[in-house]
Amino acid sequence: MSTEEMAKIFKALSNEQRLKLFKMIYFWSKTVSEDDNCCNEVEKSFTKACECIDLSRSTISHHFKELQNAGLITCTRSGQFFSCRVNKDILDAIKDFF
Amino acid sequence: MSTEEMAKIFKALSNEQRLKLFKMIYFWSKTVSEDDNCCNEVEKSFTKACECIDLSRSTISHHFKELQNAGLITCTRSGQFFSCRVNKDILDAIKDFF
DNA sequence: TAGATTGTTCGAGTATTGTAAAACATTCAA
DNA sequence: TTGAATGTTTTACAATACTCGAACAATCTA
Repeated sequence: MSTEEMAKIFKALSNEQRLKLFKMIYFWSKTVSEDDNCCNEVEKSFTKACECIDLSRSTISHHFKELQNAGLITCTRSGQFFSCRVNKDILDAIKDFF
Repeated sequence: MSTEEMAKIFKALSNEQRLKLFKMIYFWSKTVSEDDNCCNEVEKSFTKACECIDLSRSTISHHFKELQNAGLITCTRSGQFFSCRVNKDILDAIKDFF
């Protein structure tokens, strides 16, 4: 992976709020069957994410797009809601880098 | 490591030029006895780094400080020059995160 | 169908960051 | 000791980034 791409990924994770969102998605995918907490709710609606993170909907939307542009997550809409997945390939690439 | 600290590290690596510097230091420490190239020169003088990276001395100085503040590297001055080391503990912490 | 809810886009304001030049302090070498 | 080279700090400016509110589009439900 080029230095440019790498920097782009780090930039996506450099904002604390955005990193929180990323962690939500990441840990959600590891704890699917747990109680109805923030992490689980994120899959259904990021208005819930707003409640956890205290940012406006438009800002959350923007952060999600940044994470997608960096290739860290992929989101698919289903009706009103949507769901996200962490892109494991990228995580492996980062691990390899370090 | 807290989300805040993590974000700080990613921020330090989010700038392409700074990431290049970091890689110089990182790879330099792995290839000590190679030819007299950019990577090796960095240990001796970051004016050499300027030649490789095409930034002013003051900017390079600033970037080095950012990398230090994030805890990614530690630098020690010896006379006019200085030398840097990558902080392996932090790298391991990042790996653990992913 | 209406109204409520959700995500998106746009515009604007504020804050942060990246960069260089200039002036400076330190160190080395002639 | 003087001059050259190096790294630091300060200042300033341009470019980015973060955030929100408002207006919008799509979807669900009563």
